[in-house]
Amino acid sequence: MARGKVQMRRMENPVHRQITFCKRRAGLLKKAKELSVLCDAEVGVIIYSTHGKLYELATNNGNMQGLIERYMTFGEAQTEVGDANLAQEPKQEIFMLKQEIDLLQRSLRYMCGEGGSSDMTLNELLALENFLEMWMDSIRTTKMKVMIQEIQLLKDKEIILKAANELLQEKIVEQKELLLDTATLIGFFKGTPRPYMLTTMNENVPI
Amino acid sequence: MARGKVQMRRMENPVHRQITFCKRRAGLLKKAKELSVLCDAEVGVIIYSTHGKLYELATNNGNMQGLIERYMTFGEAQTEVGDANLAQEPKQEIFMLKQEIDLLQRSLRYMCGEGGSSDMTLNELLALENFLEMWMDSIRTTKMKVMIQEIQLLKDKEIILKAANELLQEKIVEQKELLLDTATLIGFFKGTPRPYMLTTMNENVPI
DNA sequence: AACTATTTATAAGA
DNA sequence: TTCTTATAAATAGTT
Repeated sequence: MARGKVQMRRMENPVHRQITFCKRRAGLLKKAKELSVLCDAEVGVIIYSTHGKLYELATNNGNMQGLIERYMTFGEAQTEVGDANLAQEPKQEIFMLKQEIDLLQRSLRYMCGEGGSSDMTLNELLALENFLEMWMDSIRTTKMKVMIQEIQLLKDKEIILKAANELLQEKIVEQKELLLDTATLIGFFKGTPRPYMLTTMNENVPI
Repeated sequence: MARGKVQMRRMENPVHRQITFCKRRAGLLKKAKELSVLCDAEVGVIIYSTHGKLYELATNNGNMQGLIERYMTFGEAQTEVGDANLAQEPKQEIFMLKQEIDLLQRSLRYMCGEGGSSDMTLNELLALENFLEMWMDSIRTTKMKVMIQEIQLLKDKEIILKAANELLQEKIVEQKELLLDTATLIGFFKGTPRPYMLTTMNENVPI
C-alpha cells in the first residue's frame, strides 16, 4: 500500500513477513475496534502468527468467551464473506465433546495437585466454570425427568390400586349377598344364620 | 477516511451508520484475509451487527470451529488489546459478602422503581446475575424437596393401598371359606354346592 | 521505531 | 444499493 504494490500471496522473506505481520496486525485490530465503536457492532478477532502466538481482540469487554458462546449458540450465520463454509451443526457437537473431555482432563489434573497453583489459565477456568454449569444443568434436567416419571408411575399405580380395591369391594358385596342368601337358605333348614361378618365388612376400605 | 475525518464514537445517524458498517465490515474482512495470506497467519473474525446479524471469516478453511477450539485449548498468550481483567484470586470471603449485600440493596432500590435506567454499573449487573443464579439454585433445591416429598407421599399411599388390598383379599378368602362351609352344609341337605366363584376369585388381584 | 511515497480505504455525494 | 471521487489512513520500503 505504499512504495510499491504487494502481491497477494505469502511473503517469502521472513523478515519482511514478520514486519508486515506486526504492522498489519495492529491495523486490523484498530479497524476492528473502529468498526465496533462507529457502528455499534460486536467484533471479535483472533490471530495466530505462523509460530502460534495468539493475538486477540474482543470488543464487548475483552471477553472472547461471551462472543464465542454467542457464536456457538446462535449459529445463525449470514456468512457474507469468508471461504468455504463447512457444515457446522454436526461438527459442533463433536467439538463440544472434545472440548469437554479436554477440559475435564485438565481440571482433573488441576484438582489432583501436581502443578500446584495456576496450571490453568483464566480462560480455561472460565470455560471450566461454564462447562460445570452446563453439566449441572444437564444433570438437573435428567434428574427432573426421572423424578417426573416416577411421580407419574406412582400416580398410575395409585389409580390401578384404587380400581382394584373397588373391584374387590364389589366382590365382597357380591359374596355378602350370596352369603346372606345362603345363610337365609340355611335358616330355612337350620335356623342358624351367621351374620357377624356383615358389621365388620366396611372397616378397612382405603381412603 | 475521506472527505472529512470521522470522530471515533458511535455514529448517531442510523443510515450513515448502516452504510459505514457495510463498508468497514467489508474492509475489515478483506484486511483479515490479506494478513492471513501475506503473513501466513490464521485469522478469525466474528462480527455481530447491532441487530444481531452475524458476519464471519475464518482463514483456515472457513472453519471457525477449529480456530475456536485452538483458542479455547491454548488460551490467551499475548492479549495485546482488550479491556479490564478482573481480579480472580480466591480472596476474602467477607469482602464478597459485603459486596453482595450492597449489590442486593442496590438491586432492590433498582427494582422498586425510583431511578431510571443505568443506576448500576456493568460489573454490578454481572454480580447481580451471579447472585440471581445462586438464587435460582436455592429455588431449584426447594423445588426438589417438594418433589421428593410428593414422591414419598405417593409411596406411602401405595403402601396403604396395598395393605388395604391385602386385607380385602383376606376377607374375601374368609368369606370364601365361610361360603364354602355353608355351601357344603347346604350340600348335606340339598346336594347343591355353588363353587363357581372359587375359580374366578383371584383374577383381579392388584399387581 | 520513524519516516514518507504510495497505495488503499472510505465519507460524502450522486 | 452501487459508483465516483476527494481525502484520510494504512503501510512497503527505507533509514
